[in-house]
Amino acid sequence: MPRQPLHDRQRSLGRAVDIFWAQGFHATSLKDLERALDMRPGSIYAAFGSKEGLFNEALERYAQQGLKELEEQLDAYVSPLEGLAAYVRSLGGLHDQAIPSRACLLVKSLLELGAREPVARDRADALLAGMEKRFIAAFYDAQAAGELLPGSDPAQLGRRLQAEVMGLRAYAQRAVTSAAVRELAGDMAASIIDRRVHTRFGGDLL
Amino acid sequence: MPRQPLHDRQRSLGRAVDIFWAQGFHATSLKDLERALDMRPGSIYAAFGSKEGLFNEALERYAQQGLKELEEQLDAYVSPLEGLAAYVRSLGGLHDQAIPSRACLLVKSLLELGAREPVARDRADALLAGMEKRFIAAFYDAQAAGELLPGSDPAQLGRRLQAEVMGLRAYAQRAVTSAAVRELAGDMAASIIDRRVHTRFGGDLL
DNA sequence: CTCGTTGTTGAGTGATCGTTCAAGTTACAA
DNA sequence: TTGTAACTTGAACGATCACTCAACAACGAG
Repeated sequence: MPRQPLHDRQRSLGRAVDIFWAQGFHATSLKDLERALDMRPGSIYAAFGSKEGLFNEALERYAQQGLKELEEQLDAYVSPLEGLAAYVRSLGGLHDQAIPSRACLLVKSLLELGAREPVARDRADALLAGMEKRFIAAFYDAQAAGELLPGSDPAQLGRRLQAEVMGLRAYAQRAVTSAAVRELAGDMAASIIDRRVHTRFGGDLL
Repeated sequence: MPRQPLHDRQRSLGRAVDIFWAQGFHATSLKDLERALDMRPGSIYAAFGSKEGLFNEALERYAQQGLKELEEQLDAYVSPLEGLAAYVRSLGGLHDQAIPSRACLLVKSLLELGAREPVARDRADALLAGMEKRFIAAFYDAQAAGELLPGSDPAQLGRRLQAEVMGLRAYAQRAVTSAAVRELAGDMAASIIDRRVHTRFGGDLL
């Protein structure tokens, strides 16, 4: 091993996520990336192959973190429905958070990329599918725990939830008040809780 | 008047909408536009000022048509809630329609554009606000007609509906089956009807 | 130390970007 | 017929695009 890289790969990827998330794929130039990663073009290409290669890895990292946040919310509640509702409510604070963009990078990419970047586009699609799958699994968990209203279809609910989250985060990108976003998230969270059976013991136990 | 333009402005704008809608602002080059509009650069700049100027007018035209489609659905029903539900259901057919993109151009633009194109970005935002306003007005109409459940807030419902439509159309951009999109739209439409009071006369009268 | 491997550099590549403009064309007014 | 205003043309502009590569630097092995 003759030499170690000066730049930490994960650190670079984190910065790449930030700038791609803020500006999108096409509006982010290699000069932007050189600045953000503090790397010269040769190093970037040696490390990631191409702009799209770097973007692909950034997408992956972003999705992994997003899934982790969902998992943490679900872990904080015994009730899957409560966990999902808490996750949606946490998105209501998007407007106040200091993040590159309030919209989801996966959705931004899904809408921005086309036939010229098929790999990244398909990957964004697949990562969104992974999110939906996790939503559906949580609804199945709720069903198994007997807290889901009879006649509810976990796949249907998961799909709906993903569409709502996509909509919520796109809405949060608008020039609206943070209160509006918080209330919207609250509405969506309430819809999840509405799918809950009314037991005589309540059910909000932790 | 010494000469009339060879190209019809509305026809050109329609083609501009199609290509911007399909590819987004940044991924659409002036060469693409020259081809799509069958115009040389000089003519495009004489007619629209700049690429962004053309995009702004295309946005305007797109939003006007979108509002018209909503208006037509609302006009087709005496019940505003039925009209809104029919509009959402009609979006369920997005996946099968031959359109440049299943996602809304306004949302695509809202997510893609940044500080470098403030005019177009703000305009997309304002046009989305106009859509939300129309949703809210329809819910107020429903309330005035006495068909809205007591305790319902038209502004809240309109905001939620806009977020759901944004989400539905973004979801439709994914590589999912047309049946999934149709069912999702059906779910959302059903949620609107769920806000309806249960009168002893039904209420689906036309 | 020397050697070999790997990471870094930054000037430079051709291509394409949005845009301009002088010249040419067209159609109506006088 | 002539004049003129409106419209079109397409070559060319400087800027920027993603990307390359020969030269160099830094480290560990022998």
